[in-house]
Amino acid sequence: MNPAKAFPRSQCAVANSLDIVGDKWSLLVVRDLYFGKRTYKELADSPERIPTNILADRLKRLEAAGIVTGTPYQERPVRYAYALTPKGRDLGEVLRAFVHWGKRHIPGTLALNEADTGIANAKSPPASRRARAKRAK
Amino acid sequence: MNPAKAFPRSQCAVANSLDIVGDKWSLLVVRDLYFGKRTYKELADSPERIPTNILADRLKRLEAAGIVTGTPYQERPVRYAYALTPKGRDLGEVLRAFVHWGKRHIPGTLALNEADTGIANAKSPPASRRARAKRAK
DNA sequence: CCTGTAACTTGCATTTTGCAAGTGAGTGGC
DNA sequence: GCCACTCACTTGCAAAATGCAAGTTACAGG
Repeated sequence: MNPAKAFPRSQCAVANSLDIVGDKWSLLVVRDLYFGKRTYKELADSPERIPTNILADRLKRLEAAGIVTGTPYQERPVRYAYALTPKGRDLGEVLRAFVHWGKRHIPGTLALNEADTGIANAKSPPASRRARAKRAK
Repeated sequence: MNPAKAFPRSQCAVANSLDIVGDKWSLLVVRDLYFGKRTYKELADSPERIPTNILADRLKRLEAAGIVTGTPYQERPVRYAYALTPKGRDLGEVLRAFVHWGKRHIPGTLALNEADTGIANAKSPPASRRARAKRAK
């Protein structure tokens, strides 16, 4: 498993950061959470169509790295609402740098805001409407 | 080949940026060039010990992406001095964001400066001392 | 009971890494 | 002239990561 490698490649902050989020998907998950998405499905429905096994793996890794937390919003079956930790929210600076660079140098790109990520009307997790009949207990 | 994919994953600037430099090595090459390294050997000698086949591949991709240029500093055999284009230099903002985040959240990391990258005394390419006897012509 | 959804997991083929070794064109030593 | 050595890469191949499809579990609604 990648997280918590035996020893770091170097002391460089860039190299160590890349060992955590240096792949094509991790920062996209962070981006979505940064813009307010919280459930697995919302993350899976992003326009980049991240494969579900990769999404599950990245959530695990990011959680292990202290960037994301998953708190259950219901039991039976357990469902998690994912959110960024302060450490994760600080990646916003990296996100902004990429947006700035991409918009300047890659034609046809734009900053994803709430509208583009399809999160316009996602206010809170489903909460399973009135069904909290608490069958178990 | 990966560069210039058939179609982009999305219009998102972050996603498109990651398709270009979203791996564990590309940004380290950019970092080294940013700090003044220029020959293949100097890049290969960085503390992260990038495999030589990956280095050759990344230089090709970054050049294809307009981030790096290789200009020959000698012929017979042809040797290239690599440097960042303006587009590549603009990635400095991303680099700085990673350094800032890494230093704050990953214990034991620091910003690589000239001293750490082993570039202290690399002023210009070897120039093959006085051997420019120009055997060929 | 039957269909549907959310959140994953599993299998497996393809792709990308990473390590080691090899190559071509020279330079420098004696 | 021959041997050793360096730079800048290539090549081969095993190991790991990725991506796609399909399966699974636990409900909810009709």
